[in-house]
Amino acid sequence: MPELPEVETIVCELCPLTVGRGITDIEVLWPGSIAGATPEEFAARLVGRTIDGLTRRAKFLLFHLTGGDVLLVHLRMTGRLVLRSRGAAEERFAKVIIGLEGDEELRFTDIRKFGRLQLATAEEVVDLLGSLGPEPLAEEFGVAELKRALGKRKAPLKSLLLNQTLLAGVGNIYADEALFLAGLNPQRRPRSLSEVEWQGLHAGIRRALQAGIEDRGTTFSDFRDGRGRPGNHQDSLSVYRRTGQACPRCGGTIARTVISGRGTHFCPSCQV
DNA sequence: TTCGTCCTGGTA
DNA sequence: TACCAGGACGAA
Repeated sequence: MPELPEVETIVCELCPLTVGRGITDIEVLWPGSIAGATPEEFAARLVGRTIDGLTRRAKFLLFHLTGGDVLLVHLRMTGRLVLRSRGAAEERFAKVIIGLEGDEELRFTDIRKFGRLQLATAEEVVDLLGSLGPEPLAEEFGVAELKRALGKRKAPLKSLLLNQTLLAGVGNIYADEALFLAGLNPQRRPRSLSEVEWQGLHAGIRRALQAGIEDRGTTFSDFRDGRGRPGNHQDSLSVYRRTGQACPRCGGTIARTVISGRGTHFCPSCQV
């Protein structure tokens, strides 16, 4: 499932490959993947535009187009955005094909059909992304900003880390890994944290995300980068999907529970 | 704040 | 053959 590190990996990969190129044609194979417009409107507004820039906000990819419009892409669970040459064998589960100048195309594929593409004006983007919390890897995101985001909430830390309106980009994998690095039990509540624990949580979130980016993302089955390659971080995870295995820090046994309906992995011995 | 919903391939 | 995985959103 693409979270901040996976989306960042795709953006870094696709940026030099797509920026400056014009969109020549659009093929919508599954209209449900397009939000806020019919496939015809979507295609009509995109064809002829040039990609001026590609950035990330939370788990969104933002293709900035000539004229100011933005193509927002959210991969949700199983979405992929891969650059292929036009002649390459067609992907199974392809939903939208964005043809580019120069005999290549961006293929959006999505097994579970949760992912969405949406074309928005600059004003609409502000509205669509306005409720997102701060970027945890931003330079200005310090311990004080983390406390401001989560401090007054009463829910378990695990639930809060997944809430995109509080903190942008963390999903189930990196929430579990961040709490492990911080040595905090996922059920802990913000008001119980000491100053040292806040610092540990801040560092844990950033280290977990940074490690994921350095390994070009986590692939269990679905994630692929902008060229269709899997990531490497699944081999370096400490707790996520390691139920029953030994804790890399204390040797205890990794446990699994459910918090807010999400599988949650942690070491009961050293995450207190 | 929690839960159901959307989805379907993979697994028990 | 039934169930599980979970990001985000709307409803309760």
